[in-house]
Amino acid sequence: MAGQHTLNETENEVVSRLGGLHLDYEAMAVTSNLFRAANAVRNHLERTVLAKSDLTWTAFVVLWVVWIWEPIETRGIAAEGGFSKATLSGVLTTLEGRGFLTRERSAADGRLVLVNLTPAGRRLMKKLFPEFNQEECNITRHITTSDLPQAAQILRDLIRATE
Amino acid sequence: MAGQHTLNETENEVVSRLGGLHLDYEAMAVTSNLFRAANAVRNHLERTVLAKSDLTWTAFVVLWVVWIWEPIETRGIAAEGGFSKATLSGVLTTLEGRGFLTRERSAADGRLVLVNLTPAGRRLMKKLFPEFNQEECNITRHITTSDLPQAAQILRDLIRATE
DNA sequence: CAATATTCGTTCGGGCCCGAATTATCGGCT
DNA sequence: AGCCGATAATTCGGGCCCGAACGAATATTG
Repeated sequence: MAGQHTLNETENEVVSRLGGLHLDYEAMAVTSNLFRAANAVRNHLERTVLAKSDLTWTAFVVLWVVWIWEPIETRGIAAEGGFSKATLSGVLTTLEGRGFLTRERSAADGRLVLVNLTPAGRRLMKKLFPEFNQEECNITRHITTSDLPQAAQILRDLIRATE
Repeated sequence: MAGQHTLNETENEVVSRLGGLHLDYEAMAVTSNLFRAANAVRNHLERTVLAKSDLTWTAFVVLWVVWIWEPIETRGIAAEGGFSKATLSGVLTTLEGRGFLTRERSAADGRLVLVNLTPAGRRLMKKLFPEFNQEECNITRHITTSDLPQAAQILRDLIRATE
């Protein structure tokens, strides 16, 4: 939310609108920056690495999860990727149509659907993931190395706080 | 991406798939957790605070930005909120239809559109924002207080890294 | 002052996103 | 065996999301 204006400018405006109501500005700063950071990183990676393969962020995450855990059930992909099964169904259809993965009903339990990468899907990930990680590197390089593990830990704390 | 499996399990799987290729797992952990955290916090706030007013996250951000800066141009809202003008156009139409804000062409520059809250929009934010901030508080409470400013700073570093 | 370039908001097309309803299957219980 | 509650995945409806293309208005340049 704190975009072209500084956080102080925003805070001053908020104070003037709410007339001294008690608010936690540090909490505001954390959630606000959390979203701006996530969106900024996502858009950056989509443009620099994913665009050339015409993949969205979510499609890439799905491919990555399947690549690591195949064969994996639909519910597992959704849990691992952090989106709903409804969302996943559509993305799977897209990726299946492009020939990157396959759906197959489980013989052991007729309710389950098992997902696997095709050879083309594996080739794509083998090429794409190192590039993706290199760019992740470039982005996080701006954080002091000693702070990196703490950054990951703080983010994990936030995840746990919503459970 | 690191969902029900631990990061170590995931890392082991990645190593076995890539056969010793050099990867930066700390960078992976940061971006992965960044997204899981952002989505978790967003979904949590949408369910606990925003759902009762039938507002999406983005709609709330738009109302918040307009509330603080009105009158504000369309391009300003998009920059401040961190989404594209194309996205904003649709959200503005939704919120205008619900009577929370108004669009008005600028007299000084015929290309600009100025956005203002309606009284109903201001009433909504005056009620909703303190509840929203309280929940932000509950979430960030799990971070050691002394780490809060550093958390915000690390996130700002990530934002800057993509510019 | 007219031709040109830039800036702004919107629209369009395709894809993601979720909750709720739906269909199919499984497991337990009688 | 037959029912019944639980569980899986999909579909559906409405909304968000972006880049590209568009048209209107302004700014710039010769």
